[in-house]
Amino acid sequence: MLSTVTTPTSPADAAVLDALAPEGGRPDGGSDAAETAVRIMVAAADAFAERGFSATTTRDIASRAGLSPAGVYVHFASKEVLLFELSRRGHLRARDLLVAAARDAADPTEALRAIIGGFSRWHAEHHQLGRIVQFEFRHLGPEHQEQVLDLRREIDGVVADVLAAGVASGEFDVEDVRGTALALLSTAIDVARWYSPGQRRTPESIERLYGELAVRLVRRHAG
Amino acid sequence: MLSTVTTPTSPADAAVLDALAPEGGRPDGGSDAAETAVRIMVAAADAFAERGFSATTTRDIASRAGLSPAGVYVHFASKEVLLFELSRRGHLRARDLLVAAARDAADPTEALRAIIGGFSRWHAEHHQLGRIVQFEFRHLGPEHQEQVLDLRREIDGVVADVLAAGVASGEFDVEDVRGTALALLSTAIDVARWYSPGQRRTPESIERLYGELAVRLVRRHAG
DNA sequence: GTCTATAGAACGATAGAC
DNA sequence: GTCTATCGTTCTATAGAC
Repeated sequence: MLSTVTTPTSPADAAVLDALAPEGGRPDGGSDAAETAVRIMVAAADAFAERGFSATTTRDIASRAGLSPAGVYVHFASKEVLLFELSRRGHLRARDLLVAAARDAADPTEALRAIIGGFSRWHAEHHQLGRIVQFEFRHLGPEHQEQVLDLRREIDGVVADVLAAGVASGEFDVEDVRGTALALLSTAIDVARWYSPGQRRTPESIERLYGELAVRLVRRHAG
Repeated sequence: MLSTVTTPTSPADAAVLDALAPEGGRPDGGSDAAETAVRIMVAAADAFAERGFSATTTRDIASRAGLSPAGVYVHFASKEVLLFELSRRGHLRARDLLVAAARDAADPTEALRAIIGGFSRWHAEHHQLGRIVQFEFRHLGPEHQEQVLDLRREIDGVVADVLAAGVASGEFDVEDVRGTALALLSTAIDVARWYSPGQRRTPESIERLYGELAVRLVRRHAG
């Protein structure tokens, strides 16, 4: 059974759902409560991405999820907890994507192309969740910020490791590894800010261009 | 007389004030009303950058400016108008910086280094205003969004023109000029998201690194 | 032009019936 | 687990005295 547990009402919802779901579907078949919790998360992701965390009301989330305002609090203790859950799951999926792409690549050049291209594409396809993950961070409470920061450091580390490997192998010529990693991540992250579907650029063309630019930026020059 | 009209209480306030002031000081000496309006804008920039537009209350802005809640409305019709004024002035200064840097450069290579390095440095030094300009855009009303978009298109055009000039002169080898311009702008804009003062990286080191990376990215390869 | 006071609406979250 | 009803707070913005 590969279908999703809720019925997405838009392609954007499908993308959010895809990024929120545990890997490989739902072995237990999904309880009613879990289904409702996911429906609330999709509704919250819609609203947070559209209006921002502070401008989103719990009433808005509830009505998008087809619930009364009180219905949300059975599944999430507060609006901030809901933001944390979206942020945590989004970071987990993005991290797993990067780790897998780096692991499966034949050499540092292909690894860099895969992770920067893939991360850029992720921020286009999942631009709603990407915006929340990258731009609503400050609205998390202090202890939730810490948990998310740990995941971010993992992500930064994957990029820095690939750069270091390429320098060691002689494929790359990079003076400031951490600074260059930061700049590369910035190009991918900023996609979530400017991308919107139905534009000229597609997630696929963004992946190709940004992966290629990353390789160009660090490749050792002839001569 | 080169001193500012208000007394900045922090280096961050001084940076905001610098970016807000009309060019070259204040010929009229500054009326009391204008001074208060600037003080409100600095207070609002502090608050918007720290908490975001929606999470900022007019009471917070007023108290930071040393006024009662009602005092703000003598100078600005609404919180949204205050955001627009900050956004408009921030975009104007950033645009002027880019236009001047591109004009004064000897060749496209130095022009690109100057505009991307300078734009990156601007987003570090003025990271408060940079955050507002780049990340609070959606909270502007529709007609104010349009006015700001016009300024953004000018900024995008400066970068694309420099890239096109470098391609024409043979200094650059760029397949997708608009896509590359977008990626370069992203690295600079994203500085406003991650930069905070007192870090290892300084605005000057960011300018050097990001200017150099920009040139590396587009330079024609030997062979 | 600044204040005190407050109107009028909306907010996050909870109580208690079913 | 979801509802209706609402508590207690906070918000933007305005009225009117000085």
